[in-house]
Amino acid sequence: MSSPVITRFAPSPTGYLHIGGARTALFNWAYAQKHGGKMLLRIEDTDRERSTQGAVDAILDGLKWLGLDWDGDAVSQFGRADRHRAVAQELLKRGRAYHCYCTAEELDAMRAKAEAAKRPIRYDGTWRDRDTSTAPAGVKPVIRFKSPQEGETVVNDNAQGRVVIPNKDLDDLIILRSDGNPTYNLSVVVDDHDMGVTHIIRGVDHLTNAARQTQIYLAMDWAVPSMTHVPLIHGPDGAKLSKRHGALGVEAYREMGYLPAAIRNYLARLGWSHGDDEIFSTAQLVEWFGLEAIGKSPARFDFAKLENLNGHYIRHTADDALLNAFVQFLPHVSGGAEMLAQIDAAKTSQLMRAMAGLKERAKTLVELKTGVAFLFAKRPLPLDEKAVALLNDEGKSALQGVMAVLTTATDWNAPALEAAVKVHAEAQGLKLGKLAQPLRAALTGTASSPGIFDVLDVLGRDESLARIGDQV
RNA sequence: GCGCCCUUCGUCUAUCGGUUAGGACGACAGCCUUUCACGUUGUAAAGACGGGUUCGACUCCCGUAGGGCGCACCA
Repeated sequence: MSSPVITRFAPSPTGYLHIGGARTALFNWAYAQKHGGKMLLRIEDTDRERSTQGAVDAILDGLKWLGLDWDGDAVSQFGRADRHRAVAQELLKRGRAYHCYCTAEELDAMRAKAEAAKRPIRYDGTWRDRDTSTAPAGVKPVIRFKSPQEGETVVNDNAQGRVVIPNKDLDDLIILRSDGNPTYNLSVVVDDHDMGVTHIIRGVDHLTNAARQTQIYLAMDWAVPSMTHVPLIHGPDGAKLSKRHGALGVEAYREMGYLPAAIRNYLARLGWSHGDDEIFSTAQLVEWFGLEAIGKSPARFDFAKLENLNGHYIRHTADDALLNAFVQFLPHVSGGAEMLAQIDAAKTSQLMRAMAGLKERAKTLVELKTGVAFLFAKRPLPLDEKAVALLNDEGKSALQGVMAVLTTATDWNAPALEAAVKVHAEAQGLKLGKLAQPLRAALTGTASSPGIFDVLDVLGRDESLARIGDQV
């Protein structure tokens, strides 16, 4: 047997779990699943200033909602600081690191100077080989990694190919801050090594770090894990994903009424593909997933396509499962709690019967909520007499005819009602369909396109119908 | 500024030297439906540009342009 696959998802808790992070998690998860391995979760919280417990909770919650479960407990990177410090000392002992006494001001000046001279912005190695006995008093030193200055570092990346970075472009990064706390690049290497991570799958924004980290692995004589850097997800305009676009936390997607399965499917197709397959289950994703099929160019986030996929998943979800998802969704949307409070056994029964007709017309759970609203409308609601007066004779006739059907209807089953109305319209020679729009427009003053349910909603404002509604 | 990476329909993508460059979303048009939606049929829509290599390039190489990422005592 080959060695077990261990991947990890390592978000920093400085904000919500954004869509790019969600995809990274999905890929790590899928790869581990496919190989019968494990996906570990590590919270990169070494930046104590910016890390918050709220963000940690949001990330864990988001992953759970997406159905991307991890193995074991989430590891706090900060909690492993002692081990990181020990490795820093080991690097010092090996002559692969050194103390640097430059102050923040000096570094700023160094940077400004380099920028002004249009020279690469890098640490100039002031303390690299300097005798520490000349160290200024009262300055707490940082520990910098002694990066090779000659040659090049090769990152054999599963997605990016063989990436070669000149070592002269890798400056001596700080691995231990002056306050004694480790920095990201050191912590990542130590943790990935200690946790037995075999495959690192993360965003390309870490590609240069991969070169730096490779040098640290080498300095410690540790095996370098398999690396895969996936292209980033951009906003609709091709620019970096920002809050203006879809750089929202996954909870925002939940509030917008998207199904986890749809998001998984959509995200999988961003930067990865399996021939012409567009719609596939998560099981199929796991079966097909491979690092070699990950692309190199960035993808733009397209809400229209996500919505289309979501509509597909809503339509293809069994009524009871969909109703369940809807109920789960309710607490996360405004007005949902009130609706949820009204759902009892009787209402559940109504919802179940309406679900088949409703789900055909909803692309999101938010739209499903709109469609279902007529079942929750308080009755009786007054009919707008003024609006009715605006209807022409044909309109009034149609309204009357439909009312006749509805008042004798014994079932609120949506398709059945629709069929009944059709039968009636046919018998009366009424053009209900053609009238629906002006009917609705006249009654509500809105120009939104009507559906049979919109009409029923409108008609539901009539007292006689309200009585029927109450009996159901 | 320096380094690395990217570039096929509006968008996501297939193609791994030889195809009428395929699919999906979106758009448009038709059909179905006495509304909407679903479904369905069809149409328009792409190899950034310039050089090579080759019998033959979207595909390989070089250059140009455009774009992305990185260059913190952030991760």
